[in-house]
Amino acid sequence: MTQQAFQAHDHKSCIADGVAAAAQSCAARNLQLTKVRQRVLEILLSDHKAMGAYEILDVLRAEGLGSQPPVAYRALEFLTKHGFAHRIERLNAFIACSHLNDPHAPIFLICRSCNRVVEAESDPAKGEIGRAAQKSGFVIERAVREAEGLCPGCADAA
Amino acid sequence: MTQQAFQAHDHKSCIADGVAAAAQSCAARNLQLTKVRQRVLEILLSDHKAMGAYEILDVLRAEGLGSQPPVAYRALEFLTKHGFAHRIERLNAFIACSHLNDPHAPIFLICRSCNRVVEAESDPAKGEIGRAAQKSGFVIERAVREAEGLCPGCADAA
DNA sequence: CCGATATACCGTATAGTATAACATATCAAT
DNA sequence: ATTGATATGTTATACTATACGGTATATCGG
Repeated sequence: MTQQAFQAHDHKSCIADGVAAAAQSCAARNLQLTKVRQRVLEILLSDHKAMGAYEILDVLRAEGLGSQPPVAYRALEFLTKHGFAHRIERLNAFIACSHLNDPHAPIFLICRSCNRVVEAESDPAKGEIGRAAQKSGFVIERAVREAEGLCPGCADAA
Repeated sequence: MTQQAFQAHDHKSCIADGVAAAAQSCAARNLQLTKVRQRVLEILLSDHKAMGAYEILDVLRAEGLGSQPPVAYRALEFLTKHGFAHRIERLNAFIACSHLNDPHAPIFLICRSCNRVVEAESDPAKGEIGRAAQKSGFVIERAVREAEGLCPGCADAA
C-alpha cells in the first residue's frame, strides 16, 4: 500500500483504514485500544511523517488527553510493541505502521528534504543483516534498517 | 578483523593499530588529529562497546581535556564524519570503526546482554535497502543497519 | 610582514528526548 | 469484596544534543 506514499494517494482512507485495522487486531488479540492510544495512532496516521513524542504530546495536551511526557511515551510503547507503529531510530521519532496484519521486517526511507518517511516491504529473513549475524552466531531480536536521503520528488527538484 | 570481536583476541593491538591507522589517514588527507580527537578515538578503541558522549566526556574531564558537552560532541563529529568512528543510532552512542581504510556500509550487531558491539562486513551496494530504495526512486545518502540481540557467548549462557 | 579566511577550541546556556518512582483508578475473575 | 492485572496521572529527574558568542592559531595570497 504505502511504498507509494511519496506519491499522491487517497490520504483520508489512510487514517480510517489504519484505525479500523488496529481496532480489529486489538479485539482479536485482547488488547485495549484505549482513548489515548487510539488518538495517538490517529495522530501518527494523519501524516506520512515521523513525529517526536513531544510533538504528539502537544496535540494530546491541546485536547485534554494528558499533559505529561509519560502519557505519550506509554501510548507509543503500546503501539510499537504490538506493531501498530514503529520507532525511527535515526530521528528519535515514531510513525504509524503501513503494513498492519503482516509480520514484517520494515525498512524505512527517510527524505531529509520533505521529511516524509515511507515503510518499504522487505524480506522477513532480514537479508544481509541476517547473513552477517549468522556468520558470527549472533541471534537477532530486532533489526533496524533505515535509509536517509532524497525521495523521488525532492531529488528531481534538486 | 573484528567481525570476530565477540571472541577473544589480542586487544592491545586494537588500540595501537587503530590510532596509528587514523594518524596515517589524517596525514594523507590533511586532517588534524588533535589531542582531544585522538584521545576520544583511543577511548572508543579501548573497548568493543558503544559509548555515550557523556561517558566519554567523563574521561576527558578527569584528564583535564575538557569538561563541557560540546568538547566531546565536536571530537565525535570529526571522528564520525571522516569514518574513524560510527554512531549507533539504536543506542545514541558511538564506537570506533573496525574497518578503517575501506569504504564500507557497516552493519552493527549489538548484544543486549554484554553490550558489546561488532561491526560486520557488508556489501557496499547496500543490499536490500538499496533494492527497496531503487524500487521507489529514492536516493540513499546514508544507511543505518543495526541488529539487536544476543552474541554467541550470551546466547549460549541463556 | 600583513590582513583575510578557515579551522579548532572553550564555555555558557538551553533545547530536546526519555524514564524512574509513586499514587490512583478501573475492571474482570476469584 | 478482595485480589491481581492493566491503565492512568503527576512529579521529578536523567540523559542526549546543539545554538551561540568569543578566543586562539594556522595558512596563504598580497
